[in-house]
Amino acid sequence: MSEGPSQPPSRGEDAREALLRSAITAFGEQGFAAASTRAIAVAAGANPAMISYYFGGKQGLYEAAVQHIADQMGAHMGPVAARVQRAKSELDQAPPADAPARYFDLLWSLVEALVGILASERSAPWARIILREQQQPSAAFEILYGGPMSRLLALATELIAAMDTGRRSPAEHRLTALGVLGQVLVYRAARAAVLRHMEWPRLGDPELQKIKTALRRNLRCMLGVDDG
Amino acid sequence: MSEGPSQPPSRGEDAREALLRSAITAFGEQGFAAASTRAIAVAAGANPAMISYYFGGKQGLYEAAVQHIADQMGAHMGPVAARVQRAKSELDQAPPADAPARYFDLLWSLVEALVGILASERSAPWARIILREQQQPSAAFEILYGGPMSRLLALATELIAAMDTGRRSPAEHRLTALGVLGQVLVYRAARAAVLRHMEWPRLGDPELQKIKTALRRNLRCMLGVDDG
DNA sequence: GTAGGTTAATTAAACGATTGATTAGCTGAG
DNA sequence: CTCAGCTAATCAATCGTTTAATTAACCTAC
Repeated sequence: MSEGPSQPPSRGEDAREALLRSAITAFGEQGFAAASTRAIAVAAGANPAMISYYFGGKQGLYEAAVQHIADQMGAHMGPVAARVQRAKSELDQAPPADAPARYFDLLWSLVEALVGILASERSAPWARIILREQQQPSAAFEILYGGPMSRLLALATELIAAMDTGRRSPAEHRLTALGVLGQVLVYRAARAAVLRHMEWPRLGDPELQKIKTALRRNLRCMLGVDDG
Repeated sequence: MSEGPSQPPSRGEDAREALLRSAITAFGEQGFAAASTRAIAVAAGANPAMISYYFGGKQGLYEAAVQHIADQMGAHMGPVAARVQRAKSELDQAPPADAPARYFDLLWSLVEALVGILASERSAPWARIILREQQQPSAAFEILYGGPMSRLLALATELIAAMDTGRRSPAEHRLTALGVLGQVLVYRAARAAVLRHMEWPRLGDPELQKIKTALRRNLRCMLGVDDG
């Protein structure tokens, strides 16, 4: 992907990471075009030429930043997804009487983790890059979608299908999963309108709790699970 | 707002509008920084100097474009919102037995209009600008939110409150409205992921119908309205 | 152990291209 | 003639990138 040295002998690794970090911030805050390589290099305490040296240019730096985001997203959601996946397999093999409610709890674990990430201000730079890629996918979009994103959507869809009583089609299950995603995504994609409409100064912990409560209630009846 | 002539005597009005139109496209596709004034002028068949002449510069052109979007959005949603508002007032004064279902139908009119706009490719340039403003609000955000956006959210919240049986708080009603918005917004904000996950080549009319069906079902149980 | 050489890491300086904006001058209708 | 509408040319600034030169680390030879 990047044209830099394949295995840097740990010498310039810190400079590389510093560039990557300030690149994510800059690209997230200002977008690809508006972010200047000079400003990124200065923020990283490096020389502008290091960008070409390590990443082969601005484009390479951007793709490396997207890859880094995908990795971090996988690191955050991976353990939760793996645990849910495992629990679902067990439920599939020996479904208890309250199977739908159990499936719902698993889905809720996923949603809770996701909304926690999306609501936190720490994920703002990621989220902006991801949303921008959604609207005009570049070559970097495959890095994002092919990674944890498609896995998450697929897992949520499977859970929704599992707790369905069997009347709805697979396409409807996928649409339901997108509806769930939308209710989570709105708190990042339309954050400014959310804060204004709720008359919240910011989106902190108490606000997140209220969001989670409302979200869980919405999902429960959307999925036809009477009791959680 | 813009520094141009306040009342152009209808002579250069067509050039002004051509600039505005290509500006919306360019800003939507590439963002504020990436869109070049030269490219916008060329696309409009005008001279780059006309941007400073009419709008006082790139910033002024952008704000004028946002204002234009807010106006168009108001023109599209305004009639529907007004009709819903009127019907709601009548329901408020003499609530029939099936009042909740009637309120729901009104909310559905709003949602259906909104998803129709957001899904259509014609609204893509608007939507990108709006979403960008949501994530990093500039001075232009007030133009957008102060316009039809806040009115739409407020109206939806009132409808949700009206069809609620009375147990939930106003804050919960607002959160529910945001949940509804999220389920609509996802088809624009995460369009690339939507297409991939649904395995749709594009988002046309048949796809929109399926979305509406699923959406209406989700809303109905979210709002506790058994029958539509 | 240390001198010398090899190579990766980093720097300063400059490149051409493009940016937003400004200028002065031209056009044509009233 | 007058003046708003419009054009061509040019401005300084900044962009991403490249170049050549310098520094720092490591490895080998003695």
